[in-house]
Amino acid sequence: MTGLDQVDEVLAALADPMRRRVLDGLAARGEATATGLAGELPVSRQAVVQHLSVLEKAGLVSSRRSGRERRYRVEPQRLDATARWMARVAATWDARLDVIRRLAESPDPKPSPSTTASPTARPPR
Amino acid sequence: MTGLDQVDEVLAALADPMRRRVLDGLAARGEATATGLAGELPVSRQAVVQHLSVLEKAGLVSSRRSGRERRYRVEPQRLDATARWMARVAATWDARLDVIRRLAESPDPKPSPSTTASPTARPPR
DNA sequence: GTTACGTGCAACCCCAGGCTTGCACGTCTG
DNA sequence: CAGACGTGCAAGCCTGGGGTTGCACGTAAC
Repeated sequence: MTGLDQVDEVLAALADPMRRRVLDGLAARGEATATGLAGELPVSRQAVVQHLSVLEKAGLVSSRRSGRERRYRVEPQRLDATARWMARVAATWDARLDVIRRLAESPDPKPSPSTTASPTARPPR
Repeated sequence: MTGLDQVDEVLAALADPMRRRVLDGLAARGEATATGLAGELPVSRQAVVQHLSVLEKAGLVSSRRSGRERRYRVEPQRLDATARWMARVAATWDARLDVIRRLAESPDPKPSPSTTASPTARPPR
């Protein structure tokens, strides 16, 4: 539902520090070109272009041509969606831990053979 | 404030698909060993161990020895914190876009030389 | 004791991807 | 028109890290 491969792309995109710096610069300027951003980054213009390409495929950035230059700007939706996905997963984990703690504290007569394999609820895809 | 390098580690950890599968398995079982998880994954036990190591350094997973085996379990806090960080950034971007839209619609007498370099508010570190 | 199982360490292979350089094309300015 | 600027490919380099295999040690079961 939450586009699981979208999440994949976003996470992969955000994983790179330089890419986050590009995003920072972009968010600060509001709108900028590759060469402009490269001006205050320790890498070549082409590197920035490639990063922006990845970011755009991930939906974190959009671009449009304006004359002989290409303007980029940040795109919050995907990021927000990913944030919500992440919060949901965290909540699932939390619930899972509660179950474990309850089992541990309960005066359980069955010591359970080996693994704590419990065929209970499975987290959403 | 939100541990910027913690965010870095978490994002880097989550970027790998196999690593997310490990987390999935772990969350499903509630608690598991490396060999146990490797049983239902298409990689070797050692691969799983290395992934778990990364995840633990990122604070997404904790472990304790129990006899001759090491039990892992998911740790929601860091993930939740990262989710909140991400939501905050998304909100910042959103605000930034609002400013741009306002500037674009306003009957601006100044055509602004070249770049849309606006020395306004800077997003939090 | 011996056997079996799970772990931890180390060396190694291999490829994705981050970055560079070089060049050609399109667009604005004089 | 010529020149300057920004972009868009393409090829190439090189390191990081995901994966494997092999082995030695500690712990449990027999």
